[in-house]
This record gives sequence, structure tokens and C-alpha cells, in this order.
Amino acid sequence: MDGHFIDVIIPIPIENAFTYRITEAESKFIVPGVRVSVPFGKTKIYTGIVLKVHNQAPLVYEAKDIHQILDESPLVTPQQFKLWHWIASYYMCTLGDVMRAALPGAFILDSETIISKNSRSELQADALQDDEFLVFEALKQQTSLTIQDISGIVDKKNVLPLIKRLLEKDVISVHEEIYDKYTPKLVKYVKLQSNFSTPNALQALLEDLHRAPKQREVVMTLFSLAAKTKKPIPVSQLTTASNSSTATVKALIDKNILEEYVIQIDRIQHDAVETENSKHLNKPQQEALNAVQEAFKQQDVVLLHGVTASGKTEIFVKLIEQALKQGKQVLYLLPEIALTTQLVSRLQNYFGEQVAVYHSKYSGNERVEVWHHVLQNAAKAQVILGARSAVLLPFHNLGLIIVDEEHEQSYKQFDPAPRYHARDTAIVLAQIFKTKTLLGSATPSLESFYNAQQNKYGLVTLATRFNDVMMPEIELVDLKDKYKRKRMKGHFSDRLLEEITETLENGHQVILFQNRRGYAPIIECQTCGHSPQCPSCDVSLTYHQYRDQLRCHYCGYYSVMVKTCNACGSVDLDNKGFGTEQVEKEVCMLFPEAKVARMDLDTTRGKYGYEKIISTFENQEVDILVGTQMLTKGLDFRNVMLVGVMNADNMLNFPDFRAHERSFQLLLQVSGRAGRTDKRGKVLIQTYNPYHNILQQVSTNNFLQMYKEQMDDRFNFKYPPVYRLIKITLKHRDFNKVNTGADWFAKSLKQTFGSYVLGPEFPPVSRIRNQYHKNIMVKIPQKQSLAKTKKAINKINTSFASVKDFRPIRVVINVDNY
DNA sequence: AGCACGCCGACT
DNA sequence: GTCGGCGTGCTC
Repeated sequence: MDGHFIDVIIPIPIENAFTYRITEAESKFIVPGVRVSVPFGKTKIYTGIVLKVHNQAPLVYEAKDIHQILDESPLVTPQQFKLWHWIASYYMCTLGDVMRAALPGAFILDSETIISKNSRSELQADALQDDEFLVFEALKQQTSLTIQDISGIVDKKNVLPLIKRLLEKDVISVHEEIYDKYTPKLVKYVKLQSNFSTPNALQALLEDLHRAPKQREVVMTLFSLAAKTKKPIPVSQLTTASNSSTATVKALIDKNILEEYVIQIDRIQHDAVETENSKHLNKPQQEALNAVQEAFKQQDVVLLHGVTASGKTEIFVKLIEQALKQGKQVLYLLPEIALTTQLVSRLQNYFGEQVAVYHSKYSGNERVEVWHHVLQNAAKAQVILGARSAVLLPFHNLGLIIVDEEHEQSYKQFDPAPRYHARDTAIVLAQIFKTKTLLGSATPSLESFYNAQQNKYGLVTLATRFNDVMMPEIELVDLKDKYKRKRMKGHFSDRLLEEITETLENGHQVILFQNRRGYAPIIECQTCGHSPQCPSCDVSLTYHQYRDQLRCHYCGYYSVMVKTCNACGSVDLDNKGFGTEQVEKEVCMLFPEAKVARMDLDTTRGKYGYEKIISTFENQEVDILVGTQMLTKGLDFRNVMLVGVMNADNMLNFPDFRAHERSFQLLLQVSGRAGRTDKRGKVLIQTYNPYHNILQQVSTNNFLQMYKEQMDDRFNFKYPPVYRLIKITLKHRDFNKVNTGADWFAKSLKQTFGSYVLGPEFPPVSRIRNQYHKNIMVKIPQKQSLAKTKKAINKINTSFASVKDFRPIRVVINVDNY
């Protein structure tokens, strides 16, 4: 034994954990899962998580001492470490990546370099250069400065050489200061000093205050509030109730009549709602529930395939109740944007304050609070409702996981590593807790349905809508024919116009779906054919009329709309294609009486943008809602009787092996918004290909046929779920470098995997933010070992990185990139 | 990923 | 002459 050491995970993408030395005393405190701050590199201090405590001194380097211990008890549980390891190995990323995704940002402390004067050296000012002297003088005024301060004082960006010179001259010293980002929320309360608690004393006090009517009013209000609520009275409540100012209250505190105190409260307060009992299930629901429970006896994962508006949620509620009864936590996963709406309040109706919500719109501070509640198994965190990242919370005793809208692709994280899929991660999490996962969807993903067919998952089908509401009637409108016969007004066919008119006349609402935002995706010069392109990406700019701008949907670049062609100067510019903005404009012209709103990325920016549109539509202040696929996610509008799909073709022709599956899901989901009450809704799909198989399957709601047909394709072309995929993307701003690098990488892969390596190929948009992208796809047959495949890819990646020329190329590995 | 170190062009 | 551009290498 030669001392005490800890292995620490640092939130940077480096493979290994780092070993630090700790003292004997520290070793008594430190257990895996606590945070420590550690010096890293020459200057920085990072926050790390202790992975392991041991006695093995590292052989090839001297371990540094830690800076400080940050927690008394672990923040990360042993089960989480298991899950982290699984994610890191399955999705081919580092533990640091997982740590960064899992921990709320506020847990990772910031450090800052603090510069202070060296007291002992009273040195001559003339030994200093001008800027050095400025800093020296500034430090006479202030005891310490930050790098930014100094940068401001000498008006220079890079002040590090200056600091170095001052250090050498022994004028200053530097140290790192770290500070916590989490600030508890404190609320000020007041109460009457205890010596006024008797009626007599109070009477005397009120008489004393007769010359100060405002203060007298405050005291009386406080007294009546205290009598009424029997709860602590916040200062803010007192000032509003007595219609006074904080100054008056302050005066009373100064006179020792009132006493002020603070209480730390939670940021997320749900209004205490009356909880109601869960609804009685109808017969099909009850049968489905029984079937799910039966299937759980055999299987760890069950897929509940229930058509839109079949009442899956009520079944979930029953299962949650059972888990809660056993004193277990429940995780309920949803796609991000379905969370901000109706479902949260529905579950709160049933489970009240036991529901905790976790998603990306929460601030860092709010996430910290949820984390702690889950970790402590608090009463208010028994049902955790969350988006993707909620699978990474510190669960205590999970009893059930529900993955709602299981097919949603937003469960997969694409950009920063870890590129994990929350549904698949949830299944692993459930295994760690030896519990069950229920997947729910009206349009299951092929991979989940395939797993059910293979008997890996149980399958329960719920084929009727709640209250026997009929599935909407779906009609395909042939655009080619309508154009030929001149039955179009703008992008609207006569059929769609008729239906909209009728629906509005009946006092019902309409949803129009166009899967593209902006006004027109391409502006084309009629004279020379040139169209404006993004300067940093390989795409045409989209015209947004409401700001008269051209915007890039990949990098956010924008410029004012051009009046003349940049290439030839012609004024003859034409729009090609159309987006939600143009649809909205046309509707306004065609139906001047109707109130129209638009819902897409552009109108839902800002914290409550989304909720605002939803609630105005729910309150029927809007007749027609135009939107992108945002509309499809779990919204329940009672009064919508017509859904119009403006153009189904652009999604069907999308160059991706899942384009057909996605289109089916999207179209059925958006159709499901129509007629959710007793009347039958109607869906009109405008298309140039009404005989396309997918559209036929959508119009007859034939999931099974879609499944069979798509599976044939997947089988023939060796795509998931029959084969697995790993996508490797190389990025660099030099076109040639990417090309040679990708060729080298693909060649090495082919030596091991032969014809199962596809590419390298440029993606449809080959340049984004001035970086060229090139993709290589590795297909993995079912019998081939995933672990070995990944090992081989890692090995090739390592030798790739050791080629000097290739090192600046960024390599992104994406496992299950769908 | 940062960040320091080090080697080159363009300006006070 | 320095400022700051970014290639290279390392972090317990």
C-alpha cells in the first residue's frame, strides 16, 4: 500500500479516467459518486466525479493532489455508473461525454483565474512597462482582478503574456477560484415579533401605530393573513395584500415589530391540484392492460401498439399506480415538445405532487433540484416525467419505465456525444433495476415492431379509439390531375378548399400541415437559373417573408432578400417550392374571415411561444393552424375536424432509408389530430403520387402491410432492423483532406468488413458551417458481434488519428444512427 | 475539449 | 520589433 488514490471522470472527451492522490483523511470521506475539483493541465481546475477509490499509485506519472471535495454524499449512484459504462461502450464515446450529458450544468463548477498583488514586493514603478504599470496601479485600488478585468484595463484581447511577465517580476500572484453555479432560491418571510403575540400587546401596538396608518395597515393585514392561512407569510404576499411597499415593511422590521426570515424553496412549484382517481378503463383498455401485465410475466419489454386516441395514457396511469403502490419510482419518457403541454397536467391530475418534470427548457438551477429530489427518493419525485435526458437521472428504486411515442426520432441524440437513444438506454436502465419497460405508440418504429415479431418484446394491440370514435376518413387528392384541370388556387386544391369551408361553417377547426418552414425554400433566377446559396453551407437559402430575409436552416446565416439576381442582375426571381409561411399567407387570402396562426420553429421561439399558440388554438381563438411536424406530437385538440396535408411528396422522396417509414408515421400521427371526440374527422392528403404504396397504407391505416413491405426492403437492402448500422462522419474545412482521409478510413474498414462498408459518400448537404462532411456506413449482420465490430472500428480510428495529415479531421462515430 | 507552446506573417 | 494567426501535443 503506498497511499490513497482516486480515479476521476473529467467532463472532456478523453478515454481514460484520471488518477489523483488523496490524503488518508480524505480517503475516509471520498466514495465513488462524489464530486471533487481537481487541478488539470497547467492552470485549470475542473469538476470531476470519483469513479473509484484505491491504493494503486500510477506507474508512469506522479499523481496530483485534488483541490477539494465538493459533496458529502454521492451525487451519482452505482446504478448510474453501470448505465454510464454501457452508454460509453455501446455508443462509442467516453465516460466524460456521458457525464456531461447526465449532470445538470450547474453541478459542474466554473473556475476563474484570480490575480492579486504580491504584498511583499514593493518595487519601483519604473521597472514596469506601460501596461504592466496599469495593472500594478489597478491592483492598488482592488485587491484582486480577473483575466477579463485586466483585458479591459489594458484594452487587449490576449493578456496572458503580460500576466506572465508580471509573474516573473514577482509583482502578482495568481490562483484559481471556483464557484458553485447553483444558487438556492430564497424567499423572505415576515412574522410578528413574539412579544406581540398576546391580544393585549397587539392592541397596544396598534394604538401605538395610530400615527402611522400605513404601518398599522400592514400589521393588521399580517395578522389577518396569519389567522387565515396559518402558513408563513412571504413579504411579497404581505405587501400586495396590504397594498403597501417594501419600505413600510422594512420600517416595521427596523422598529423590531416585525421579524424577517428566509426559507429556501423549490423553484418548481406545481399548483397543488386536487388529485382525481384514475379513470375507469373501458373494455378494450382493460383487456390491453391485462395483456400487458400478462406479457410482463414473460418479457422485460412490451410494445403497446394503440391507434391514435385509443386511450393509452389511461393504461399507463393504471400501471404507474401499481408501481407507486409498491413504493417504487416510475420514469415516463416523452419526446421533448409533447412535454410542455397537456400530458403533464393530465398526470398531475392523477398523481399530484408526486410528479416531477425534467426537460431542456428547465434552467440549470431547476434541474439541480429535480436531480436531488430523484436521488433522495423524495415524495415529490415518484413519477418522473421527462424527455430524453431524464433516463440519466439518479433513480433510486425504479419500478417501471414507460416510453411514450416510442417511434419518435427525437429520442436519439445526434449532435454532441453521447449519441444515445433514450428508448434503448431506458431498456438497459430497466434491466439494471430488474424492472419492466413499456413502449407505447400508434405507429411503432420498425425496429420495435420487429423485436416484438421476433418475440424479444411482448406485443399488445389496442385497435379501437376511445369511446368508439371512428378513425378519420382519409382522402388522397391527386395534385397532377388538379393542376391539369386548373382546379388549384395557389397550393390548395378545390377539394381542400371545399372541406375547409365546410369545416369552418360548422364551427370546427382546421390543421394544415406542411413539412417545411419559411416562405419558399429556393429562390431561382428566371434568366440564368442561379439561386442564392448559403456562404458556409452547401444549400439554397430559404426565403422568409415576414422579415424579408433569406435564411440558412443549417447554420442560421441570414441576409436581406435580394431584389436582383446576384449572378446576372435580372429582376426576374421566382419562388420554387413552398413553406408554412406561404401556406399561411394563402389561407389568409382565401379565407379572409378566418383567424389563422402558424406553428413552426420561427413562431415558437422564446420560452412560452409554443404554449401560447397551443392555448389560443385550444381556446378556439384560432380557426386554422398552419404548421410543421411540431403539430404531430401528442397534442389533443377536441374541436379539430379537418387535417390538410399540403404536400406529401417531399417527405416521401427524402433520401434516407427510413423516409417511407417516417412518412407513414408522420401522416398517421397528423391524421390522428382530426376528430378526437364523437364525430368522425377528415384528412385530406394532397400528392402527385396518390398511388404510392405508403399513401395507400396511410389512407387505410394499414400498419401491418406497411411493416411487411418495408421489412422486405430492409431485408433486401440490408438495413436496420435486419442489419445494424454505424455511421462514421469525417469533417474538415479542406475538401481534399476530407476526401483522402475518408478514402483511407473506408479502405481500412473494407479490409476487415468487406462489402459491408458503404461509401465514403457526401451527404445531401456536403458542407455545413464551412466544414465538408463525408460519410462511411458500416453494416453489421445479426450474427456478427457488435462488440468486436466496435473494437475493430476503434482500432482503425486510432491508427487514423496517428497519421499526421489526418489528425485535424474530426471523426464522428454514430452507433444506430436512426 | 481546452490550453500552452512555438513558429510564422502584418502592423503599431 | 511585437501581436496574434493557428498547427501540435498533452492533460493524472
